[in-house]
Amino acid sequence: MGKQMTEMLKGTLEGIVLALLTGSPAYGYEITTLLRAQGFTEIAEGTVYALLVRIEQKGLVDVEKRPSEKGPPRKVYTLNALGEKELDEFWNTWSFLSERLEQLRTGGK
Amino acid sequence: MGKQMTEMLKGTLEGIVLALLTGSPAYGYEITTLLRAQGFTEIAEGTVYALLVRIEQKGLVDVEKRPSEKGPPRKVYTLNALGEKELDEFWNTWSFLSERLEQLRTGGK
DNA sequence: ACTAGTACATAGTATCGCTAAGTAGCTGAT
DNA sequence: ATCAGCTACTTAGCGATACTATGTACTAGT
Repeated sequence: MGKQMTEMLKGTLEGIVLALLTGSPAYGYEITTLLRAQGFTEIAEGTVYALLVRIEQKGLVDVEKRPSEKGPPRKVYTLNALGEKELDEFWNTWSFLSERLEQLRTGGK
Repeated sequence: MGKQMTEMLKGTLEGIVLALLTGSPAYGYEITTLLRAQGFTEIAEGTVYALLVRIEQKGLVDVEKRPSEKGPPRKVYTLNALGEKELDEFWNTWSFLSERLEQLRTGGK
């Protein structure tokens, strides 16, 4: 992963994962796969699991353990009300930053 | 500053400052003022100065000390060739991330 | 003298993503 | 029966970055 991307993901990766979780619960390995499929090819597994631990501890998701046919049991994460609120705030923060940057890019000092 | 914004600025603030520097050199205090005028109202002075030290050490800017009528001498930063290259890469990284997030926001899993 | 505005510097802290290594369950090939 | 390979999760230690807090120093106005 480029160093720039690594730094830029700080703060946004959590939002990305929360966004992935809206509508459909998912488990860690699945989320990692999803991220890679969306172009974040170099996301480290450990990064995702650590993030999931964090958002669980912050109470943004509900967790349920379910058996897998193909390996160890999965931890399925579901976005809860607090998580949705956090995601809303994330989009607000993102929008603000995004607009400022777009303005900068198009020469609007 | 919201905690989300703080994290999200990691990686982007450097790009923002480099972008501010394109076309017109500026000094630290001025850059802080500019940032605040653009909505980053809670950017800490120390953050900007530390960042400037960093981009100088990375060789992305040229520095010139100029006397000020109103206080201590200013350190004026000018974007150089390496800095422009870094800025280009920043925009690439940003574009990628921005597109992915826009896709996520509009429901495109 | 004192305050306020201008201008820069830096030590210490918290957060977050990455690296690296490990544990564990299941399947298919040798 | 064993071993490789995929599935699935965990965690200690590291590096980079923004923030907090504080300090220094120059000038102008009261």
